[in-house]
Amino acid sequence: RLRKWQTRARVQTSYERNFVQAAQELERLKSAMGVPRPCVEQALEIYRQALEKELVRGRSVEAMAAAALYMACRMLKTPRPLDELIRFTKASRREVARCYRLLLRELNVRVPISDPVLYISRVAEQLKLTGDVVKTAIDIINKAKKAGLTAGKDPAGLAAAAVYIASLLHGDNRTQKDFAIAAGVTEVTVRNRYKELAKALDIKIPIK
Amino acid sequence: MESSKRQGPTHKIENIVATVNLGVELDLEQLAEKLPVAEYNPDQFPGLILRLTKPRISALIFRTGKMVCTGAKNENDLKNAVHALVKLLNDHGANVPLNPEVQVQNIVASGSLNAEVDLEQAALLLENAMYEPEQFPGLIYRMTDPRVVVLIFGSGKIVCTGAKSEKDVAVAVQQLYDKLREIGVLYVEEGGGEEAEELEEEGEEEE
DNA sequence: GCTTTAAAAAGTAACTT
DNA sequence: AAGTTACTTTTCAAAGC
Repeated sequence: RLRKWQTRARVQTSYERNFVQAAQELERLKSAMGVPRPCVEQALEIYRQALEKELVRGRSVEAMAAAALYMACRMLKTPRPLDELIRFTKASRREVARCYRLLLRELNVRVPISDPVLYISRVAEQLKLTGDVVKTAIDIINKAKKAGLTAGKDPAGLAAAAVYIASLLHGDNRTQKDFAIAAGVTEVTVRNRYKELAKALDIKIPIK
Repeated sequence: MESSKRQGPTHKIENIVATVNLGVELDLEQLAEKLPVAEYNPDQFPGLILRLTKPRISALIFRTGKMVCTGAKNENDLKNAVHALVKLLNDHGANVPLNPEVQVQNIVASGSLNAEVDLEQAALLLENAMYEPEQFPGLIYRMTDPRVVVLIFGSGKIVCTGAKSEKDVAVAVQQLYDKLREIGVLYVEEGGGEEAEELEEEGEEEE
């Protein structure tokens, strides 16, 4: 009877124990980062698939859990920048990025391409901007896409610049630094994208 | 009314990585002492590093007599560099054959499709493509025919890596160009005069 | 898996002036 | 704000940890 229990325990440890560790880690990340529950649930599902396909072998639970959460947030249209996630994990951005690519390739999942529009609401929320500003910012991003100005650019930087321009157009007075911090990019990036968008889309900024 | 002066793709070899088997064991400690320009920190890396200046080519020389040469932009410079390295080694106590076996292991080339690329659309339509602008501005495309990896940028500039011969590069670049044209993600500047909507007043911004 | 070499692309970042 | 330098991605071999 004892041997039977040990065998069952051993079978469970290879899968269950790792899964429980991942669940605890994801729970910790959720509390620390304020990630919506659905994202954690989706991340758990991704992690479960990764375990079934033995993708966790030789990799840290933390790195794989972070990669699963990053992927889950993107799949549920509430993306969090990888560099933000990295601040809450012990795993290096190199390994989390590697795990993410592994999940991308090995699981037949479709992760939507990063969309600057999805970062607009996050920035607007943090800075408590109005719906009108958000609407204008989305408008700017859509025009930028049609004009081919978004290829290769960090979606967070594009969103920050679009919201910055929208704010100026609506009379709000927030500094570029405020938008940069809210989007997790530098002021230089906001300024570069802002100049580029304003010039290419011929947007005239009113003097306050 | 359409002038077909599409240039098509162009490319240039930027770096060739090759291995050389000198077939003789080498005393790296002794070589390092006689060659002050050499870098040798066995605790950090087992190879001795030598940098040639004429064409800027670097060599990693190992105890086993095997060597890795990087930095050459064409096979001729590579051959000359190998000869120069052999002479240099022989002038400092080693005794290696004059014409060692050289194998090209990797060729990196940069180039241009001479057309802008809709990376987002390309990522959706290409099979082995990965496009993550949050992490890297280029689309990573893994080609299986010539087994190479191509980094494709919105500007149409590309980087082809992993090729074993200059011909592989040429074939890969042309194939990539044909495929991208086929799926309709290449755009020439003029295209259709797109508009840039007006949004507000005019003025200057200053802080 | 890491270490070291080289090289390009375009974007972002971190310092200095 | 401009300049520099430097890091992100990809590829590859070598010998050893």
